[in-house]
Amino acid sequence: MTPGKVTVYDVAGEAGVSIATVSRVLRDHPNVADGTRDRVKQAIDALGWRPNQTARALAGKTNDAIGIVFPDLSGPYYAEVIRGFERTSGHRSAVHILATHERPSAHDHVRGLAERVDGMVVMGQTVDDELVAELVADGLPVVLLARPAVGSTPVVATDNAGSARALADHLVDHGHDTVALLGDPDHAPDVEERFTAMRGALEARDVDPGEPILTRGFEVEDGAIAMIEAWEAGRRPRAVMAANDQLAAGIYRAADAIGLAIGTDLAVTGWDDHDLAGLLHPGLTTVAQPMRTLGTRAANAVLTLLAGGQVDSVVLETELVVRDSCGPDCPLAPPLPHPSSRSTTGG
Amino acid sequence: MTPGKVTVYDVAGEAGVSIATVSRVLRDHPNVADGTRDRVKQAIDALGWRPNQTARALAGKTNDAIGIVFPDLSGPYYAEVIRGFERTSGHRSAVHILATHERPSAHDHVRGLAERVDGMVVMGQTVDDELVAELVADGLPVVLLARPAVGSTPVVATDNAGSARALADHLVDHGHDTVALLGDPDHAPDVEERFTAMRGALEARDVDPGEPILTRGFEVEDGAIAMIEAWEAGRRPRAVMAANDQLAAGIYRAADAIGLAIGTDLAVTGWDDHDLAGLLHPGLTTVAQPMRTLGTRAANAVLTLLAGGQVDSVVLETELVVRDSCGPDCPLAPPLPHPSSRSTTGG
DNA sequence: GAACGTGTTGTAAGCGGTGACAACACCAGT
DNA sequence: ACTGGTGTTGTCACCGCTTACAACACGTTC
Repeated sequence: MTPGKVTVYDVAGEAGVSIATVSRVLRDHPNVADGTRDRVKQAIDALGWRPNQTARALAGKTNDAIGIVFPDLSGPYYAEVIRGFERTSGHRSAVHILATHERPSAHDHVRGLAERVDGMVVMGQTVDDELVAELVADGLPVVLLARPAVGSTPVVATDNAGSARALADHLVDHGHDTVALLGDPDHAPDVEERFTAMRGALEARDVDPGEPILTRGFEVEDGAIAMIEAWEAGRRPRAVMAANDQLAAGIYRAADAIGLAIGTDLAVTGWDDHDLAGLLHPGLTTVAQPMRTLGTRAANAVLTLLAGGQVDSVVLETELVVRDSCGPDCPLAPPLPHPSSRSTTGG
Repeated sequence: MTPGKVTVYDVAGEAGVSIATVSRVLRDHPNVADGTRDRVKQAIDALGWRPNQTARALAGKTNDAIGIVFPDLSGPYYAEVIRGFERTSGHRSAVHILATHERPSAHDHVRGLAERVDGMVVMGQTVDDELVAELVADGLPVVLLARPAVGSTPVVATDNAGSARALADHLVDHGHDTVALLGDPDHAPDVEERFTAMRGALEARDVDPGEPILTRGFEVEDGAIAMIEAWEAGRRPRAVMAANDQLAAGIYRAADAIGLAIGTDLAVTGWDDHDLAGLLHPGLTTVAQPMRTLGTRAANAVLTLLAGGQVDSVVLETELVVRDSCGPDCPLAPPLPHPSSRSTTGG
C-alpha cells in the first residue's frame, strides 16, 4: 500500500527473478524472455512499484528532469514560456522551475538545480556568465534564453533590435522629439539591447533620448514611481519608451497623477503585448514576442543537446503592435507589416 | 577545476581523514576535534567540493528541497505566491515549482516531484484528493493551498465567501437585478466557493444569477469569447461577476465588440486585483488577495511540518477593491453595514 | 595499575538502483 | 560427442554519501 517502501528487491522476489532482470524490464532492455517480462510487469503492478528516482539518478546518470531558470515569474512573459517549454519537454522528463529573484543565493540554487537535472535553460539576467561556463564545462547541456551568448552555448532569443527601432521610428514619425527611455537596462540584457537599438534609431532621426529614467524593477509600481520622480525633478519628455508593458502601465498611472493625458500630452510605448495592454485607455502600442514559441524552441534545443545533437542559436521575430498610446492620429501607422488593432476578439 | 567530479573520498584524502569525518564536518556534528575540522574545511575549499545532492538524498533521508504544485503560472496570482514562498523557504532548501496545466500526466509528475522533495505544497485543482491522501500516507509533509481540505492536511487559503458576498451585495446595491457569473467553477475549487457564496448572497436579495456562463479557461480571451457567445445566444445580463480579473478584462473586450459601455450598460466585477485592474477603463471593481502572504504562510507551514510540528489551517482575509466598473455613481461603495465591506480603493 | 569514562576517528553496511561481466541453457554445425 | 554461437539471467561492484558501531587514545578514579 505504501508505494514508497517497495524496492526492486521486493519486485524481484515477487517475480522470482534477480534485480537485474527487473531493471532490464524497466528500461525495456531487449534481452528479456517474454514470459519473464510478463511476470516482472505483473509483479510491478501487484506491488505498485515505482522506481526511486534518486537511486536511479545516483546509479545511472540521468535525472529525468530538465531545469529552467528565470529571473522572476511575474508578468505575462514567463508563464507563457513555461507553457511552451512544458508542452514540448514535459512528457519526457520533469521540469524544475527556478526563479532567482536576484537573490544573492541564486548562484547556489542554480548549482543545486544543476545537480538534479540532465539539462538546463538559463534565462536573462539570472546568473553570471562564469557560472554558465562552469556548468557547460561540467558537461551539462545548457541553452540560453533571451540572453547574450556565452562561449558557444546555443541561444534562443527574440529580436529586440528590429522592433525597438520600429518603435522608435513610429514615435518620431508621430512628431515626437523629446523621448526618454524608462527601465533598468543593467538588470536585463534584453532590455539593454532594446535601449541600445532605440537610442540608435532615435539618434539617427536627430532625437536624443538622454540617459534612461531608471526604475527599481519591472512592475507597474516601479514605473509609476520612477516616472513621477523624474517629472518632479524636471525631466519632461513628451514620449516615453518603457522597457515593458508593466512599466508602461506605470506611466499611465503617473500621467493620471500628474494630470497628463496619454496619447496627447504624453506618448508611451511598452514591450511584451501584455494581455491587458489593449484594454488600457488608450490602447498601448507595444511589441509582441512569440513567448510560447520561445519556450518550445528552448525545450527542443535542450532535448536535442541531450540526445547528443548540435543546436544553432535562433532569433525569433517580434511584432510591432500599434495602438493609440502614441497619439490617436497615427499618421504613418503601417510602415511595417502588422495587424494594427488586436483590440477585439483577436486571432 | 570540475567541481562535479570531486567526492568525499578526495576531500578525505586531501585532509588525511576518513570520509566519515568529512561527513561529520559537513553536517556540523559536534564530536570533531577543532584541528580536524579546520583541516577538513580547508580541504573542502581547496578542492571546491560540494556534496552530491543525489547521494545525500539517497543515503540520508533529506532532499533539501520543497515542492510547490500550481495548476498554472499565468496571471498575477502565482508569481506573487511563489515570491512569498521562496522568501521564507528559499534560504533553507531549494524550491521546485511544478505547473500541471491540467495535463493528464500531472499525476505522475506530482508523484515524481514528491520523490525529490522533503515536503510539498499543493495548490488548487492540480491533482485529485486521492493522490494527496496517498502522499500524506507515504509520510510526506503536505500543505494545501487555496483548496478544500483533504483529511487532516493543513490548508492555507483566502476568504472567498466573505468577499464574494460583499461583491454581490455591492452589485445589488447598485440596483442590478440581472446578474450572471462567468468562469469555470469545475476546474478551480476557489472559484466554486466564490460562485456558491455569490449565488447565496444574490438569492438572499432576490436576484437569480441562473447558470454560470462557462469559460474554457481563465484568460482574457476565454472571457471575451464566452461573453460574446452568451450574448449572441440571447443571454443579456446587466451585470457579470467574473471568476478573476482576466476574465473580467475579457468582458471589457466583449463589451467593446458588442457596443456596450462598462459601468453603465454593463457592470463587471473581477477577482485578484490584477496589477493593471485599476488602469482599465473604467477601473475594475475586484477583490485583492494577500498572495504573497499566502506563499509565506504555506512555506512556514511546510517548514513547521518538516520540523515535526503541528500546523493549523488558516484562512486569510481578502479585501474588496471598489472602482468604477459597477457604475461611476457608486452610491454606497465604501459605507455599507455588510460584514466584509472594509472596502477601499486599493490598499 | 586495572578498570572506566569521554572524546575522537575509522570501518563498513546500507540507501535503491544500474550495468559490466560471468554463467548457463540450448541448439546448430561438424 | 565437441565446439561455438545466441539468448537469457544472475552476481556483484559501483554511484557518493550517512550513520551505526567498533576502535582507540587519553586522562581519571579507586
